[in-house]
Amino acid sequence: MTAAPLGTKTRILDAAEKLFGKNGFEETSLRDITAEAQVNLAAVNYHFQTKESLIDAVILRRLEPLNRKRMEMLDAAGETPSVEQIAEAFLAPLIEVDIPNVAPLVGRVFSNPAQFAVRVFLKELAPVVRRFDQAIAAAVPALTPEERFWRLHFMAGAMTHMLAMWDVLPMMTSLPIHPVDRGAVVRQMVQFVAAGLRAPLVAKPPAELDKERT
Amino acid sequence: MTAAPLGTKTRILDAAEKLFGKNGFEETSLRDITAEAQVNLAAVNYHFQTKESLIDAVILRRLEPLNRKRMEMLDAAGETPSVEQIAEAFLAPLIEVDIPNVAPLVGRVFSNPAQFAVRVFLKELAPVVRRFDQAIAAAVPALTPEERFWRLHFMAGAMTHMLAMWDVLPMMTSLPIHPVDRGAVVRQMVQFVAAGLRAPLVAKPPAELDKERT
DNA sequence: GTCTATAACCGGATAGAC
DNA sequence: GTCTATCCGGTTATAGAC
Repeated sequence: MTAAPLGTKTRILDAAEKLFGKNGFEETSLRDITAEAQVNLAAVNYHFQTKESLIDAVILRRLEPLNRKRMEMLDAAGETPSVEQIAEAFLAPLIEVDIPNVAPLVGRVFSNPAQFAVRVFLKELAPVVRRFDQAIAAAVPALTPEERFWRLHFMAGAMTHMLAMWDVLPMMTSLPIHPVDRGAVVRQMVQFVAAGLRAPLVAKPPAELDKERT
Repeated sequence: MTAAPLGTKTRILDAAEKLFGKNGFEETSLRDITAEAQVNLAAVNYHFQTKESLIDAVILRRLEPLNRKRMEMLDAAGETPSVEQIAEAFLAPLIEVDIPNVAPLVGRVFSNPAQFAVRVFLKELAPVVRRFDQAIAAAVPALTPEERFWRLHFMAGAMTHMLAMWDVLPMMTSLPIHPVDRGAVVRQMVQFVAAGLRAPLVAKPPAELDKERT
């Protein structure tokens, strides 16, 4: 059952990752973490100085390789990837991540406005967004920069919601989706998002179109 | 500037709504709230007993009328609404809500897995979801129940992300979207989501399709 | 209904022995 | 590097005067 004994630092990171994802950053105390990791309370401050820098360490340990994978998948799709390939490169690495506890953690990171959105986004995510934005521009040249901005965030939102709600989704339906097949979700999502990215441009408010019809 | 003097209870609700949306539930203390509301600390416990039941009161005060509006818009779209009408009824009332501070509050509610997702969702949101699911089934009969489930949550995720990220979105782009035109966002979102709802069904994993092409 | 004062507790962080 | 013990500020909640 127990693998090679992990170092204290790694045990803290693993425990924090699990509890942060499950209960949130602010609602998880260092005491919760050290209890879960079975290490001493003071070890956290010795290895990570403050709670905030522990949070950053927990996030960056996972986010960096995941974003690298996204870039690699997009690169592997060639010069002019289809919207399906773009969507899959953006979504699959995060949805299908096979490390336990990571999906809800990343979901929390991406749905917290002030806390990290700025501090993590600008530093770690901006290049990824720029790269995917360029790919979308090439795949759907009719889109204006504003339209690409919105659609890229619609795609990100659909993904974030899945990551964050992963564990509670089965409770929201009577359908037999326990446990969720992540490959199937990616395929559904790629299909949905690709159609959205290719959607005709907005001309008039839909409300006005409805009025004209009557 | 100051309107008719509000009651203590209302001032607490307003202050809590603002701070919960801005900083989160757990990270907002009752002291923060009473300072913002300019009422005494003990007034919170007198009117709401505990912090948790204050949170519920803050949420339900806004969520109930918003969900009623969504239902009314869907009803107003007639017997068999188009996917555009379904999307607009689902999205517009929340995105275009004109009460200050409510958008980020609702965004936080919808992106918190455990905290309320179950306790609020099952009680307050389940009928709404059921109603929209039926409408989607009528508008796109080819979809299986599972596919409707996923696509409905993709739509919800795109919306939630917009609500939660509202105030920080301008920091994530160099485009001139300050302050965000919410009507325009709804139109963009309806277009995106409607295309996603109408997307062709998933047959094979996109990865396999890519392999076949080479 | 509204206030002051305080109880009772929990949080992050650190000092200092080993 | 790891432990125990502790500091200290902030938290919810309540008792009791007005």
